[in-house]
Amino acid sequence: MSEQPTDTPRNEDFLRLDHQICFALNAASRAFGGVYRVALKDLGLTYPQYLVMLVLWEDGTTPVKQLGTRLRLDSGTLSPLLKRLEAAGLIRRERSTEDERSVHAVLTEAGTALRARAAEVPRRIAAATGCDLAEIRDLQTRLHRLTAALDTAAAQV
Amino acid sequence: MSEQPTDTPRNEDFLRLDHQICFALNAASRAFGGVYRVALKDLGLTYPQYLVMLVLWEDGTTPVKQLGTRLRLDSGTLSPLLKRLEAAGLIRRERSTEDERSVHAVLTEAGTALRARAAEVPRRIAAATGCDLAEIRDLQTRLHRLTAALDTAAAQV
DNA sequence: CACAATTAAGTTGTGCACAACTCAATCGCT
DNA sequence: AGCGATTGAGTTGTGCACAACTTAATTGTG
Repeated sequence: MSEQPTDTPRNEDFLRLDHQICFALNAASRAFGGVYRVALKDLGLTYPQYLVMLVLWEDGTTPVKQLGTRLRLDSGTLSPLLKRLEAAGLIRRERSTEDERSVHAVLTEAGTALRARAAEVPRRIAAATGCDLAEIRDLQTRLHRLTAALDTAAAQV
Repeated sequence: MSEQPTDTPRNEDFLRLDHQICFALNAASRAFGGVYRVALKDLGLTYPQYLVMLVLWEDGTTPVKQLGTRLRLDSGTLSPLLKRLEAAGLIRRERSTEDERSVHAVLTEAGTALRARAAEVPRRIAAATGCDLAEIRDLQTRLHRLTAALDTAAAQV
């Protein structure tokens, strides 16, 4: 009978907003959005666009499919986003010659050059969190575990 | 591209995708979205709509302004969302008599009744996370601290 | 009292997230 | 080889997030 020592595990209690982990997560994610919006304004990037650029700077030319895997996004989100990056002159989209279904995102000169200007962004963000590196790393580990668990659960439905 | 001479901490390292706490957070938040989408489908609610209902079930009739404070959302998000909840017959919007600028969200019969059916949602979500209560609570504390720090930093810009 | 400043909702426009769908290229199997 | 199934992008439609703006009600101050 001592499964949940101090908590009354009634459904009622679980419905309280401030008990919802998802809300804390969602709020934190949007708070990050606000800080990034400021930090990325000079670069002319939104936060999801910045994520795509991170992958390209790190891995170079990348198929859309792989961007999706890496960023957990589907073509419905990526297609228009990549068009905007292309319109901004940061990438080109090139259809693969080996597999004509596949499209590769390729950095342009301007896209490659932007990396230098983006270099200071992470430090500014880190400063805004007010957390030390260990705290951040720990949080990341927990979040990865959580995401994996949630994806598994969703897939089982 | 061969201009990294030292092994001292470089901005370069901070640019790696898997070092970005914001990405882990964003991914976890969207993973939650997927699980909620399934759990809330029967209720005909989206996740943000569910959050509004949580506040109303907890606090009763609530001004739009206060919903915004509670959920960290502005009128640009809430106005159309509340219209959809009203169209679904779950709430009414009533202009305050004391202050005619203010609009209150009021639960209808159907909106109140929905609470019983929502009662099992949190348990299903908790199960999907695979975390115990202590882990969740700890994560929440960290996220609140993080959100507060980010909001402060954003306000200072 | 008068009236400028503030406040609460709502509107408009842009971009992201995702479901559901189409279409063409490729794969797998007989 | 033939052909149905699968795969990768893209499109369409809905809803959320948020900036920038409008409108109307209220407040504060001279």
